[in-house]
Amino acid sequence: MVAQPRSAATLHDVAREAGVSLATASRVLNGSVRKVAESYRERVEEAAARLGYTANLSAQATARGTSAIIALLVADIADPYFGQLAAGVVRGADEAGLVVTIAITERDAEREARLVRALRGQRPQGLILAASRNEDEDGAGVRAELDAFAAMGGRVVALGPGGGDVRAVAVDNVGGARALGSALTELGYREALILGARTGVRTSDDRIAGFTDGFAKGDGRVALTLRGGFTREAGYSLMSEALGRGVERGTVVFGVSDVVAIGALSAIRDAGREPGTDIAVCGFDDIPTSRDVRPALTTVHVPLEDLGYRALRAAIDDEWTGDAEPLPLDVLLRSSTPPRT
Amino acid sequence: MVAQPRSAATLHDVAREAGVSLATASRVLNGSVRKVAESYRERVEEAAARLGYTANLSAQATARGTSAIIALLVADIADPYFGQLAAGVVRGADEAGLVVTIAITERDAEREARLVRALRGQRPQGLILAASRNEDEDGAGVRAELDAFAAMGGRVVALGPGGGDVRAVAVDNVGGARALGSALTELGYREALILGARTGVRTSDDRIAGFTDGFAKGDGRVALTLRGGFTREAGYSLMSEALGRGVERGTVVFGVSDVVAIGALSAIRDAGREPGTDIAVCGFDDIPTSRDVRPALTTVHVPLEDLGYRALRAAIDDEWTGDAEPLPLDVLLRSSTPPRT
DNA sequence: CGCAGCGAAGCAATCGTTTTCCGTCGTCAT
DNA sequence: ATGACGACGGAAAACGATTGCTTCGCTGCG
Repeated sequence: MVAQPRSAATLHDVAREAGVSLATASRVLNGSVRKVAESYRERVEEAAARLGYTANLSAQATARGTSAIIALLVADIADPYFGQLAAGVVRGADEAGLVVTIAITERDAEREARLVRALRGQRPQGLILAASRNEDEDGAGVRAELDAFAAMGGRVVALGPGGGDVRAVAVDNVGGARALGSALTELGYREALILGARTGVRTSDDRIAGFTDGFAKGDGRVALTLRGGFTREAGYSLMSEALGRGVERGTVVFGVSDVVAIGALSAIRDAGREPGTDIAVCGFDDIPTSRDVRPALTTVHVPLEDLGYRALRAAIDDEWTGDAEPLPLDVLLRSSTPPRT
Repeated sequence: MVAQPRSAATLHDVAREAGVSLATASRVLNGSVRKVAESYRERVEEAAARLGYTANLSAQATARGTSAIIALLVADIADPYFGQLAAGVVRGADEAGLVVTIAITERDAEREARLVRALRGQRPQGLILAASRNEDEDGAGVRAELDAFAAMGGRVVALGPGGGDVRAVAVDNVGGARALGSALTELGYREALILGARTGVRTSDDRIAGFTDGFAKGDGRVALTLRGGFTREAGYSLMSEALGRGVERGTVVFGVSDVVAIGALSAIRDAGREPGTDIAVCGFDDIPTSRDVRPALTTVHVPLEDLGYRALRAAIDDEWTGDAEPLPLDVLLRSSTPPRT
């Protein structure tokens, strides 16, 4: 238990201490099919324990030519959406004996490309992209890096649309939003205001399209669609802008994510209006906070933790037969959209 | 740009392609003090670009004997407290060109010890412990692993009390809670109920002690202290239990974290009582949600992102002269604790 | 008693980089 | 013309592991 300063015990040390060869020590300590005699095994294990040996993962990775790493790319880890997702990924990785490294894109495509490239250096087994990507051309750099990654033998999993070498784990944003839209017309709403992210952000576009469709089917009318981002601040300022232009009593505001909707809620209150009865609000994702705000937020439940877990499985399972259909989503009606009589 | 299947370009490939030696290629591509002639440098860089070369970080790590990794240990990444903290850590790591690997302890000491050991295999430059540790003996396993880690030359940073080889980044939980307690007595509260985590969890103990002290100084009385955990569920069930036993109108409930307080808020409402005017509630941390619940939660602001950033700096700065004093904290009075007249 | 057969230990090559050391070459002062 | 010296390219030895192949010792059969 004497700690030699400045450096860890190596396999070599263990082998010497146990009086066996490097090869034998390796086979005992780090999984191998080959059997080694019980007496040797014991000696090696004791030596390892005595020296506090832990295999050097980097060295293992170079020797084996493959690492035990999964890389996760999210837009912002402080956002509860990504937090829950990450929790699922980490849980799965843990089960599989893998380690997760995390990087944040700050929703910047160029930065994302840089990060993918840097992450590539780790030669991870898989790369999970949770940062909502754009469809337009500024995603080209990312696409190229992704291809390079896949060509190297890495697995790429995207939340949302896949394509090419990319495995996709998708949720039915369109369907969920459509169901939400039509549920609202059933509650009596006829006038809607949508707070979305920039055009080209797939998740946002899908939710907007679905909502618009479902709402129109029930004779509702989307009066206005404002574009900002996925943050609380965007929700707040977009809503303030709308309020400035005038928002009729009885309108329902659809925030493209709960975080956005909560920003809107706050703006409505700050403008002296009443969220719920006066101006209704609904979101998407069902983050924990959505239950706790008042009025409680009507939203569409997305099983984020589970989604993260699936993404991880998609990244490591050899035979993976994607989910045929995107995961269906359930509408949760709460008091932020009271029935309109 | 032809992608050789199944394997990435190595430095060797680049060197051959450029017609120079391995050594030269290495010097050009991966930081080195030694100069190489401009003509060579260009050839190598072109070759690298053509082959899409990215250094193999594992191999670099074995060769250099040091990795570019920071390991982060949190209790639960889906918890906004840890999410914000992680954001700060990742931001700092990014600035320093490091990669963050994350592991979650699920608040289980044995698991934590196992994780530290596993993380040790990565030979990270630093290990940041954000999972609130216990003081009692079940932390012994962790302590031993930590020592082994430090003996290896790794930097260990703990949020909260340090000790030994462990660098500490501390916030003034006691002072903040004391200020909160006394602010509440100034608002007219005289009767308090505390919802804490298990005894031995330092953060919780400190906050409870501080609050009790501050509240008592203003002639307040802590009627009851209940122990559970740091989760919303714990807050909810503890509060329900208290309500079952009877809670006087005008009592203030102190949840040892915002998440706990929000659980309590919910329990109060579900029991048909009115949070705020009837039973006041306050928390600690100032997570974003605390602004958005109604009534808005009185709390103590903890600069979590900043704290994560500091922890990272502590992990990588060579000369680090700890903060002499724990970071002072500010009380935020909001409507969940209206003045009592 | 000899030898085939087999199970297991160990030698040595290998993984992709870094880094030390050596040797060459050009420059400049004498 | 010569020699000292500074730059800089390249060969080769690490780094800490894994793994294919050789070797060795033993058992059992003829």
